[in-house]
Amino acid sequence: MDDSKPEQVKSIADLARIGGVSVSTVSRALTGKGALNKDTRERIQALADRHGFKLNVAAQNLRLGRSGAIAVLLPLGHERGQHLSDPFFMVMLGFLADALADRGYDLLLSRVLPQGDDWLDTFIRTGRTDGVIIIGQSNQSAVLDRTAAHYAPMVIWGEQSARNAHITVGTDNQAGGALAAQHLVERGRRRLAFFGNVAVPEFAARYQGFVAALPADLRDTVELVHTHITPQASLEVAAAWFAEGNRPDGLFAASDVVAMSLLSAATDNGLSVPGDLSIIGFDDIPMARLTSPPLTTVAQDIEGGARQLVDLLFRRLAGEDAGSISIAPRLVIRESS
Amino acid sequence: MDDSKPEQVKSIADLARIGGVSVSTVSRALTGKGALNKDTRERIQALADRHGFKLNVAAQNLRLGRSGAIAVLLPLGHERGQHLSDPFFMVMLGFLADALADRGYDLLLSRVLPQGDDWLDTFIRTGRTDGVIIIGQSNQSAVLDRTAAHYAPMVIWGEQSARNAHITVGTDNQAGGALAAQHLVERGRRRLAFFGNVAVPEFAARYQGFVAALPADLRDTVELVHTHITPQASLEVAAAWFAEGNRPDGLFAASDVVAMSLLSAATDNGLSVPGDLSIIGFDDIPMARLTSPPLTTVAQDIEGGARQLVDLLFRRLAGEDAGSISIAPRLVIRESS
DNA sequence: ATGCTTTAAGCAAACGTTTGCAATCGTCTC
DNA sequence: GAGACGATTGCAAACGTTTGCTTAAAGCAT
Repeated sequence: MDDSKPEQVKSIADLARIGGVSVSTVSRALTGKGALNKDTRERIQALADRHGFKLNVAAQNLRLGRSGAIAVLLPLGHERGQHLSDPFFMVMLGFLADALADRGYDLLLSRVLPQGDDWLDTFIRTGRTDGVIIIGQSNQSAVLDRTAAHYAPMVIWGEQSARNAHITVGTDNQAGGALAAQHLVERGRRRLAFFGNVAVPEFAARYQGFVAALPADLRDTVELVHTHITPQASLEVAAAWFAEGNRPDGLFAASDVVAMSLLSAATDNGLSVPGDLSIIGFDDIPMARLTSPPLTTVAQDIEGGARQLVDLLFRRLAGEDAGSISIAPRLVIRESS
Repeated sequence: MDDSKPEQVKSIADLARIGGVSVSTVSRALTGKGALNKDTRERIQALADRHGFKLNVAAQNLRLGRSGAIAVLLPLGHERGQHLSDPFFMVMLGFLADALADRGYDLLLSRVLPQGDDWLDTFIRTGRTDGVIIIGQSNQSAVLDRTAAHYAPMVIWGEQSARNAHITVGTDNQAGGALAAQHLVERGRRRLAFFGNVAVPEFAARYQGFVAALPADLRDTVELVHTHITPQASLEVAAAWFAEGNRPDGLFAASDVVAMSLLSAATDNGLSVPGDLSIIGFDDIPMARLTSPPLTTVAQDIEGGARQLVDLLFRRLAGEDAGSISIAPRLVIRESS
């Protein structure tokens, strides 16, 4: 028989010729849309299989006026030049990839170094994607607001604020900060510090929530130590800070990675955790339980967050005017406090 | 004047009409290709700017017979159902994203749960991408080989083997294992174990190189402990293993994350590192210096690897028959050994 | 003026699909 | 046996670009 089919089938037209039908028939057979005789449909499908033919998604999308992809953008406004390795991103990305794949969409990944105030509009106007998910406002809230005004299918993972026009999904960072504060206070800690970069909206909210939840007499004494959240940067900052002779008894870190740096620096300085001081992180990355002692942290529901991001995006894509979503954080007490 | 331009410009044709020229002229003006009068070119470009018009990349790519995207696939053959959070992936992904962006290509991210032996061909045939980068062979070497036979623009990050037909870029894992072995032997360690999943080609090579580089009398005593490389799984395995009473003095982990689990479990069992035992990881993820003690590890040049992957892919895309690349590992001695 | 070259811009086909409408055919009803 | 109807398939335009070819206009030398 002719089970060797040397002929290259590159398009629906080729298949139509071979099958002795029209291109419309092939299209209808392969997409399952439109009315078509069951026999012909099956015959064409079999033929396509035999030739290893798949519809060209690009052409399909062009015709359908969509792109079939959602962009996930990581704006590096702050950590510019730093390579983000934080497991948080990988976990988030993984869940987003799954959620988008479930809906038959591709995930277009892009790290962007924000340039001027036009990068987002420029990106969107190229029509590469049907929607945009942005991980973290970074220092680009103004740009996001401007775009949100005329572009609906965009959702941001980050800090929600009444001042912002853009739609967000994110942990209630203030509440998270408050959880950390309450916990440290319960543990009797009084010489407190926060490590992070408050130019980043999420971290600012964590700090603010932290301070606000402290008893009045502690509120003014809590120290704010500025650091980027990369391992290298935060380790340097922490080491230098301890070297200055600072001897806190309670530290709240903007992220688990920063908390790990603090833990490491504290140990290097002969301090015991949680004996001499408590350390609390934020995120609950999978590795948080691998430190010694395992890290107490404010957990974000990353999986739920990713699902909500995608849900919300598709609802907006469908024309619905769905709004921001806030997710409650949860304190995970391990042994670093 | 008319600096309010309410009219929506959706296509090159709209712009042509407004500018009083033909679509070809607009195309030539905006792409810079073909001969065109300098004045008209600038006039059209200015017009496009004023209307915020960008060429539709999808249509452009369709016409040019390309997709403008490269797929990065993470096959989850082994760690099925586990969520990969390993910083290694994020670092790799970041560098890949940059390298691809530099060449004007989009990065299409996809986690794939390999189904049958057709998932890769099916993916490729949809024409979504111009090339494929695969991170890790997982347990899919056969599938990769089959596809490599007829599809050139595909490169794999992973273990190189004479038995494989597919093109790889990767660390010389055997050499990496040997580095670990030599180091432990130099430290006088003799009760050794390897932690990892040798069904994964990279890890098998690390193990094999490790054993082969040991003195003859140690080669048969080294224990192989099977574990997935997720934080959770490896921590459980390590804890159980120590609980059984095992008291090694030298551990080599398939990855830094596993090494962190070992460190954690050892500490929990009252063992001191490096006093009682040495632990060596693999990867040198940014967090490796955050553990206490900081982790000795076999470093992979992830940035260089990503660059090579992309380089190689584009050379093959250009028709060149470029072959596999092996990258030398480097031992980074910190304080866990 | 004429013809030749050079430069500039337009025409129309093509990339690989989808889909509204029209055409064909067989069947059914009266 | 004719008209009507339903089911099935084909035709051709459209999605937004790029580009080979052609034409128009202008510059130049004779």
